[in-house]
Amino acid sequence: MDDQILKPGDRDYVGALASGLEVLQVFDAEHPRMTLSEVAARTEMDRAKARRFLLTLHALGFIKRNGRQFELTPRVLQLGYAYQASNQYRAVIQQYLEDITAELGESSSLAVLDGDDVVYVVRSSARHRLMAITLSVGTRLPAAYTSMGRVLLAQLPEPELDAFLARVKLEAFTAFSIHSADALKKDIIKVRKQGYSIVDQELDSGLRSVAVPVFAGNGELLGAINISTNAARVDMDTLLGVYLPRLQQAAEAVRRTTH
Amino acid sequence: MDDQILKPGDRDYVGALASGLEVLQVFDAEHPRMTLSEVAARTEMDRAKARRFLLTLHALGFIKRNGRQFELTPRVLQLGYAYQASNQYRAVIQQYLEDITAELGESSSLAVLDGDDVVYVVRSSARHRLMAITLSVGTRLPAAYTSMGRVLLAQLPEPELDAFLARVKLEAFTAFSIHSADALKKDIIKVRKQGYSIVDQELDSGLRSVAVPVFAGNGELLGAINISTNAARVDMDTLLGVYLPRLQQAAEAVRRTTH
DNA sequence: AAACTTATGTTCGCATATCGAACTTATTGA
DNA sequence: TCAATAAGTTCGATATGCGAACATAAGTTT
Repeated sequence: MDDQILKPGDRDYVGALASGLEVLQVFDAEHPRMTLSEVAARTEMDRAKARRFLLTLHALGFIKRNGRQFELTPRVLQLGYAYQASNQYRAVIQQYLEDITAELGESSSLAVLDGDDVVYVVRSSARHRLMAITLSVGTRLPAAYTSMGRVLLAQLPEPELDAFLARVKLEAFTAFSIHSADALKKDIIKVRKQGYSIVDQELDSGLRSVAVPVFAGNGELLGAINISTNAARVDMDTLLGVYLPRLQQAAEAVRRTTH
Repeated sequence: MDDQILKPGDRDYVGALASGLEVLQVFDAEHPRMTLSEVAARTEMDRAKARRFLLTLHALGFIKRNGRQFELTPRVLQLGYAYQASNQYRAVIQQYLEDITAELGESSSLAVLDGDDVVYVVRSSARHRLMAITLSVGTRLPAAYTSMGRVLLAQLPEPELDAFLARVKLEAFTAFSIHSADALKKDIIKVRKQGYSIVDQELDSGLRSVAVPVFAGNGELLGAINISTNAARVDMDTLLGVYLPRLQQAAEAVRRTTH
């Protein structure tokens, strides 16, 4: 039973919890505040049901109400806080990433794999860059199209990588986007060999990034770190000749500092 | 009914959601991973009940399981993400706070009021400082004992401030901790007049900080920003003569940049 | 190896928590 | 003023979730 995952309908599955969390997650950057009817529509719940969850979340302090509009409160940060607090290496890594940003003027991040996405868990944003501003801790991006994603996929045991490749839905974000599981697998094998990944304008026009894995001194994989830049500003020689060594240096510094 | 808050036992209150969120929040820095029995003990739930919530959260991807141990996944960051994403000013403020850290070598933060606490929502940590490392986005501290808290309390309408003073439980964290609601109210009135707050070693030995409110160009209160330092390193003259003007400058820059 | 302790898995009767249809009331816009 | 939209509320029904009790597994001690 250990690896068995509950499904909705299983007697031990708590549907009210699942539905309540769905209500919490319906708020996003495009819908920071909504009426009861909007929440019901977006969650496809009966209005009375959605109302009960909104009022319960309000009672618990996770949602506030302004007239007919509901919105999240900072208390929701509490739900993710323990995840961030559970790894004391985060603060150390933050310092190294900020060094990179200070030195190269580019954004640098740490991400971990979660399902088919990477999740940003540490972020040092370069200033005055539009792309930099829109990414923050908690942001998820498809692993298949990011350099950090490919680095983390490269660390998976073969069966898990194959399972990922079997289920991943590939999408043409740009003309350069990888479009077959075969091609993706070939690239990941290459990443395994060379120890880094470069992804160039596959997710968004102009977005170019390089990533390496980062380990603690005890061998534990902490995630992938990257430097992301704009193709118009940084050519491939600079990415390989300057940015990659700097990133590898930061990964090595993390490894030596942690145990 | 607008301002009426549901209570447990009310027919519209969804107890299973409340309990499920309690399970999620039982994980913290000291208990990043726990067995089923530990979760049941810490939440004071029947073991079978705790088990159903853990397995449901596992099915939803918020918790992972290693043998008998359960721990949070990065997906929990998703729950707080919408809150962070809902205010585009956060990225702008981050830049200004990082300028302060770069220039003064001190940590600087933005916090908002949530219940009787302040919650850190933006953070620029000075490097190699123990205190800096332990505070992060999502951290909550008692509003009464922090400079940002007092600045935010000073912004409350009188009835809300009085309600806060009536219910707040004061605690002697240090010998310098304020210990009466009267003294706290006097200080907050002073903060209203002078437009900033200094709190000196009331929460922790050596911890000294100055805070000011920060508004968007349209008058919306965004929170309070602070600079926190160590009393051994920065005297009161420097705090008032150098740090405060710098903070006010950052608040003014935020006001001019946002609308 | 056996006994004991601790932990977890599972079942299922049952009480009640939650669901949603339907009706009422409030708000908004033309 | 009226129609449309939105929200509040009730309550019968029943599916959900609870927890006691028993079974099984794992770890520790003797």
